[in-house]
Amino acid sequence: MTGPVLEPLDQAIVRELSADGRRSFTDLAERVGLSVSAVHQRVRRLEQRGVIRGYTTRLDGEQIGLPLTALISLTPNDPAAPDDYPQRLEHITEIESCYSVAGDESYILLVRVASPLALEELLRKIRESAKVSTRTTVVLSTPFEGRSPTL
Amino acid sequence: MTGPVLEPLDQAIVRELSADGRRSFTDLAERVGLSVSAVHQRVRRLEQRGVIRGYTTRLDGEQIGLPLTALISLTPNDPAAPDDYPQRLEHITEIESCYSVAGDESYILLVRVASPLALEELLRKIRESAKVSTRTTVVLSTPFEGRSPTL
DNA sequence: GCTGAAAACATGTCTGC
DNA sequence: GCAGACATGTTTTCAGC
Repeated sequence: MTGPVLEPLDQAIVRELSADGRRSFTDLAERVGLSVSAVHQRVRRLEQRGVIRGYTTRLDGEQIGLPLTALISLTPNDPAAPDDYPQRLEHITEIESCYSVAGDESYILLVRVASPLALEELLRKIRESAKVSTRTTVVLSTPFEGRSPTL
Repeated sequence: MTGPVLEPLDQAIVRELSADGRRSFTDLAERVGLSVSAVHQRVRRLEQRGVIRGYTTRLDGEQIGLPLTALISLTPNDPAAPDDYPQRLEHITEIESCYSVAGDESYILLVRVASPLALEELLRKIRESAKVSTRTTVVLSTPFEGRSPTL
């Protein structure tokens, strides 16, 4: 039941790839002290096991035309309704992340939009799609975001 | 003042790299309809301009030994104190993201830890480092996270 | 700012340990 | 599970437009 702890070599590989997702196998091999083919083999296995879920690029929200970030808390309109909110929200691409949480509200969403008007429109879409009421917290600035975990 | 909108070819490149941060220049070139060297040139320029802030790897929190995610809201103990909270929190590596927000609280943090005990310890560290009181919302599950923005 | 070509380098596969 | 070798593919640089 308890997942086995990631072994030290895999941990080192994952740490390096988390810091720079485009690091080459050659580079990784040097850093973790294995041959290139051994690293290759381990990375493929980490991908297959789902430890590595994919690779992505960190972007500047301002510069890509999505300068407005917000956190939106969701409360079901009908508490007796079946809890399929994530499914109902999945198609809304402005929602970057969706967390099911303990507390007064059921879900917290992180969204990125182009403007206050786009946020207003998005909130309407969320309320209609999921039959929820929303509470919105606007992000004023982002001192840091998406830092690598400490393994 | 208004940043120029990302031009269509850069937009396409950024969209592809956001979906898969390890996509090769060869692959990107085919997808956006440019030569490999033109794509290479554009990606380097996007990195230098800070549109692309870096590359990272999406990991499974459970499998890397950080199964517990939480959102922590911060309220200053002394509202008159200088607002250098991000600096005071930066060294705490369990904090993945730090948002300055509009609302009752000043900041919201996203953190990942190994256990409830580690969360308790982390909260103590945050309160001491930043002289704040905290309100913690535990994440029960993550239906989705870190999806690519719609450009 | 683009293309195309060439050299350097990385990846993926396979063999043997 | 790892190392080494080899063929193939990718990155990086450069000349020319």
